[in-house]
Amino acid sequence: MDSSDECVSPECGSDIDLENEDWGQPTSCSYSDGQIHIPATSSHVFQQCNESRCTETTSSDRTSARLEHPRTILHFDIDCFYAQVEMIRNPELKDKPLGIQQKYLLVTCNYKAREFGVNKMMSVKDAKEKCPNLVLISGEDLTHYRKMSYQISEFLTRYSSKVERLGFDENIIDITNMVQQRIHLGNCVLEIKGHIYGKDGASISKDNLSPESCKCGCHTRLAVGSQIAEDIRDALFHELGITCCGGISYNKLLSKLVAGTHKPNQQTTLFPEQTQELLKSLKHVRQIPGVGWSTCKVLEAMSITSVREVQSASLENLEKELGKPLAMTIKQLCDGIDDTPVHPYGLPQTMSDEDSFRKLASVSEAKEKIRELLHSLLKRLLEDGRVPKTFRLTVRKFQTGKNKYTCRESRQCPVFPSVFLNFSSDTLEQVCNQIEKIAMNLFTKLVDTNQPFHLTLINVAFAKLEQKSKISIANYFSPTKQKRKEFEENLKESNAKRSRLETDRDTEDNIRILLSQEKKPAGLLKWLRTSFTNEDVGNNNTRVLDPESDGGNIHRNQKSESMLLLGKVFEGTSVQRTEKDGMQTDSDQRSYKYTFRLPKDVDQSVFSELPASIQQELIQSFSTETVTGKIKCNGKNDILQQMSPASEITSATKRQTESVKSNPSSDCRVTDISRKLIDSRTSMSNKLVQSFTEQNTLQRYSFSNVQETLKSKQNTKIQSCSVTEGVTHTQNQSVCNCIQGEQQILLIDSCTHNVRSLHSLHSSISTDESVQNKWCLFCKQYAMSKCSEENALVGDNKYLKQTIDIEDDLQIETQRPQLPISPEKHLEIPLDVDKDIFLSLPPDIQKEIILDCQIRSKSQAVKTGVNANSKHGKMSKSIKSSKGILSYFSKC
DNA sequence: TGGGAGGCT
DNA sequence: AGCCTCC
Repeated sequence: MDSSDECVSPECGSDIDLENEDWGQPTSCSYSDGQIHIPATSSHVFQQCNESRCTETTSSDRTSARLEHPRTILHFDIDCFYAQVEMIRNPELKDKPLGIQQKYLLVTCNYKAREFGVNKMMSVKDAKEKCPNLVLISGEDLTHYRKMSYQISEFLTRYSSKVERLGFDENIIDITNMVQQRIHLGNCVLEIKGHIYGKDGASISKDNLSPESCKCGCHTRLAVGSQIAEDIRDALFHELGITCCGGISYNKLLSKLVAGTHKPNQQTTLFPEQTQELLKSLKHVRQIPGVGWSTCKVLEAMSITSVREVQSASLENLEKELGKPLAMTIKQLCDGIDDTPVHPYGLPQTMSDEDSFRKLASVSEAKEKIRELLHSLLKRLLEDGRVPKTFRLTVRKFQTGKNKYTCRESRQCPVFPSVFLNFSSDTLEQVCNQIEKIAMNLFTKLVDTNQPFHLTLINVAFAKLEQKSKISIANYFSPTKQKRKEFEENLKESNAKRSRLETDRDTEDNIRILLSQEKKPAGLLKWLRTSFTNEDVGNNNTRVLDPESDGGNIHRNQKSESMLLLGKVFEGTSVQRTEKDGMQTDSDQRSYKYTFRLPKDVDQSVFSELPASIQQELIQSFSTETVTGKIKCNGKNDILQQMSPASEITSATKRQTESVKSNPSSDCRVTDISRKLIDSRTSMSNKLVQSFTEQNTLQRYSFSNVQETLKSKQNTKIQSCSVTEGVTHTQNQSVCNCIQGEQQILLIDSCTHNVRSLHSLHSSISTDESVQNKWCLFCKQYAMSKCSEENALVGDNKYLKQTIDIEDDLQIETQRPQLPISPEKHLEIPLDVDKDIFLSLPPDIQKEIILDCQIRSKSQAVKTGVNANSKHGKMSKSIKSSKGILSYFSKC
């Protein structure tokens, strides 16, 4: 739709390596007035620079050999943003003085109001005094502003992929590529659109360039930049009805500074020759973005207030007071140097909602307020489509002394993924209830509720927002048949998409291209979502579970292939790029640090393609099987990382890798490394085991179970073990890493995992709290039943087994592979298990339970003494042989 | 003086 | 978790 679209293409501007540019300080030179007309010569000027730059690696005459100002950066500042949005929503307000109010503060106002002397950040009282007819609109709800803000940013991405947001009303865009292409095409009329800083009303001409003028070609580029800026502002107004100010220069700092020199709805170009003039025109250092309140105070103490004073101050002195990094950046900024790239914006990383008030002094008030905030935040979250991994509560306590800055305190905690399973507008209330409990928990950590308190602000926030993995194992466990079907389809789809994206060198640009091809994207957020979650795969032939026929499709490039095939060397990084696409947000640090052997019937290539979270869940379900293979390492919360000090496991793995390389069929030998691991971890494990509390009985069982399992194996000796606690006792994961002979075995107990998977179902089973509670209890018992037999003790509760009849109609009617069990009528399940709940379970779950019970009753109970730390005398082992979901990843 | 958001430590 | 910064 726009001729500029072509500039988004990757080839555009590929011959300039901007990242490696050495940005020199602008030379001070004068500028001559005159007319500009450079169509024929412009490319000459440009190419001259380009050639010299390419051919000379090191030159003594750097100023002429290098592109000093290679970039063209635009800064757009929306005029009185909130007011504009309100005037668009209600055009009647257009010719009235309008103010946007947040509490008793006027955060912004339209230009009509400014005629009366009303201004931003003025108290409502003062504003009303200056303009009694001022129309006030509450701007506390940012929904509309946020929406428009993203529409604007998204609009700008048509011109370049490099769009950075600075708050709701400012955007920086790097149009270097587009400028370069226009110059290459040579068909541009070179004139400056809008103002020229310091040379207003004048025009430029190449012929008039004084000898001191910058010769890097930036004049041409900035001239083209000004035209593009004008085009953009024009289009922005016609499409969205938004007016803004534009700044055109060669770095972010300068573009921003110059954008504000002509307001409103105007644009200004800054050439390097005028940079110093602009800098010196600033009254205060504070006007340099990056110099905030506190650095300003420090500078004031050094009796530095102006930009000029920073310029003449010695770097040494600044470093003494500000520290080296800050001093350097401040110094550079004050010299007009800013080499920071334009950071393309993405989906918001956090989502928060807050409210301030004069006084909040009771728990009930707080609860009510938190609930209110939560409710609106959850609505936003629902729209966003992602799911948070952490929740944060922030409060501002009343400060007796007139404390200038807002003294906030916050507490945060992880959020159970199950909370957001089946999160929809229908379940919003339930989710709200759950988060509210978490919030109140945090609240008591922040505020001593036994003492009188006085809060002036509450903020609720979700962070670590991650894409809902549609191939989450949780969906597999979903009670509805449809959901399970979706699970399979999404898995297939995900793999198909991945294989397609793998071929794209620059996924990000690819996204932008797709975006620019969209007719009129309703919203970037929406677009990103729909394009990656609902996009029609349109290829029914893709058989992701059949590597024989489709392996080539999945792994297009060699490097990737070598990563994925069993027995080859695991280099560890090639999959990174393919996961940048946003589907894979649950793996932040992707590298393959650990090796395992997967069960023989599991296809490594399919396994490798799974998201880290799924891999982890699967690894857990492999249970007692010895596995080698690759698991995505997810950072702190990674199960494997919890196992042992990272450095050691990494070095161990490296050695193993070598071993695998030289002899792919051999087992990993870790003789010498074993020692290290043992030494470093025995003491820790003892401590951890001892630290088990009554609450963690469940984990004790599971831990013991692992031990039992191992002990039952010949020549097995448990050398070390570590257990890591999660937030709640159901979230704990026990990991046991032990040495058997010379082979390293990884055992991850599956009991707690079972609790988790099942537990996450509770909200989908019933909204009735009592049923949910029953369910939770059942989950625990189920887990129990997995690790012990006979009369199990959990805390003070004694669990017995019970026999029930299984109805015929519970037999699974599904086309998916059947679990290897023979139907039996009589099964043992824990006595207290509610039969109704059992019957309400999805068939798959039931089957697993049935299977488990069968195995248990068939297996010989091996009674042994348990861990000395356990006060429960009798334990027996139960080997989990059910693979459940595993069977879907089977080769055969 | 608001209601966000992000980065660094 | 706090601090600083930006709007």
